[in-house]
Amino acid sequence: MSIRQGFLALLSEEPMGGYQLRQEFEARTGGTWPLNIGQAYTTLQRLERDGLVEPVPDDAGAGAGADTPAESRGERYRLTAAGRAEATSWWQRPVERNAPARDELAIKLALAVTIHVDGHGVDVGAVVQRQRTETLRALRDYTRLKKDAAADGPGLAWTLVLDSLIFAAEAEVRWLDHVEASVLRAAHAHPVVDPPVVEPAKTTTTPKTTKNTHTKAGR
Amino acid sequence: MSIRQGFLALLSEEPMGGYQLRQEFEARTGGTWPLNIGQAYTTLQRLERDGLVEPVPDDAGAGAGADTPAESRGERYRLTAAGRAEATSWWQRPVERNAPARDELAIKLALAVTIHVDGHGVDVGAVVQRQRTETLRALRDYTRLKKDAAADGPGLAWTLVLDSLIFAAEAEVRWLDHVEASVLRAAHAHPVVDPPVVEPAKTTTTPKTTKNTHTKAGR
DNA sequence: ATGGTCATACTTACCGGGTAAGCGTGCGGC
DNA sequence: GCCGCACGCTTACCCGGTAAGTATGACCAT
Repeated sequence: MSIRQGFLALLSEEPMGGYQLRQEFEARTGGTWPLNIGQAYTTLQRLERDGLVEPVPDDAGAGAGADTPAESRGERYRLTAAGRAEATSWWQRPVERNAPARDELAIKLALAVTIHVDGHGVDVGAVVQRQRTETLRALRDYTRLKKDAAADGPGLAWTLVLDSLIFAAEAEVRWLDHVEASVLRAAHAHPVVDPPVVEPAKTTTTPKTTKNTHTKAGR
Repeated sequence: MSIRQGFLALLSEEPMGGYQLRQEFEARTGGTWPLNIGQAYTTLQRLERDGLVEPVPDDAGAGAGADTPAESRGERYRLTAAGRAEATSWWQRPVERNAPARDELAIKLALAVTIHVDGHGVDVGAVVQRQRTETLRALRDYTRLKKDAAADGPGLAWTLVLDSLIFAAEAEVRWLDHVEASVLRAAHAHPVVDPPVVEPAKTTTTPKTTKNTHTKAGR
């Protein structure tokens, strides 16, 4: 849905073809979400099918004034009245949060605290620790990109996108800490002879020993 | 991908049919993400096509012991060796954040700060304000559900899912505040005769006056 | 002048997530 | 006995998204 709305927003500025729309979309979002060219044209075709855009007649290009990009030589599209109305209404209504998108990590942790295989539970602490490592890695990447973006000055838009990713990654780390604390608290409240699955270790290293010690100390 | 992995995780506990998988999935995630029955069966069929699950022979049910749910009367599936390996590896690898999922709100704000229609920019402040209102509303909903969940005690899993939604909503509100501050800062640094689009107001109320005053004060 | 490379422009067949509507059976309650 | 609901499943479709392929034009090196 967001590519579709983004195309309508970009076309409210000026008529464009599929290739240009893809370029503008990626330029203004800092390439965070690469847009496959096949999807750009499919989305454009669906917008045309739904009556939100129409091809610009060829002779209209000549009369459109000097600001028409002359270097664009493919088929160009412009908004219809319905398309313009839809583009305007996008700014005016919030992105709804009634049905949050499925989140693989939330599903994973929700299942991890309930799944038992052969009488053993999943080692939730290990799952949380590995995820925290990955999320902190991503956070460092975003922070570094943010510094580079500020230095290069490619624009406010991309730094805002990076900020969104940073805020989300920080929230995820906090949530993982919270999950870990909640699971420990629940284990204290309901001590069960329920040792975590002994996961097949790649190497017989200290982590395994540490894990066992940690589990015992938690009792 | 997450439904698929979730089914593998559930089947690592015991064989189940499509209807049961759907029920267990929803029960353990608190119904946050309703699972369409058509998707449950399609996902199950794809798992079978990919050799990760196989039907349980009928006679195997009789010999499976007393813990086999006798009340399930449809086709049941169990993990193959490949399926069990895949289920195990899900716990062991983090959910990667290299290619973050497209986020309509981040796209929207990135476009809002760059789009100009007929020489006017988008009223980013208004977009942020409306979105903040919706996100705070969702946050209140999640917080209320959290209180109810704690009272009923349906389980740790659902409270963890609610916590995830709460942490994410709080991060989104902070990001929106940050966007608003960044846009104001940028406007001060590069004052441009670029008034926001006068959006068609539904009512001639104080907000409009406030907005005009605010914009003037910002110059 | 020619050839190679890259940007521009577009198509196509497909995959996976997801849905609504429909159908059949069995069981419990009235 | 009948109705409604739970259980069980199918089907046709929509939408987001992709990789691979094709064609043309411009530019640069030879």
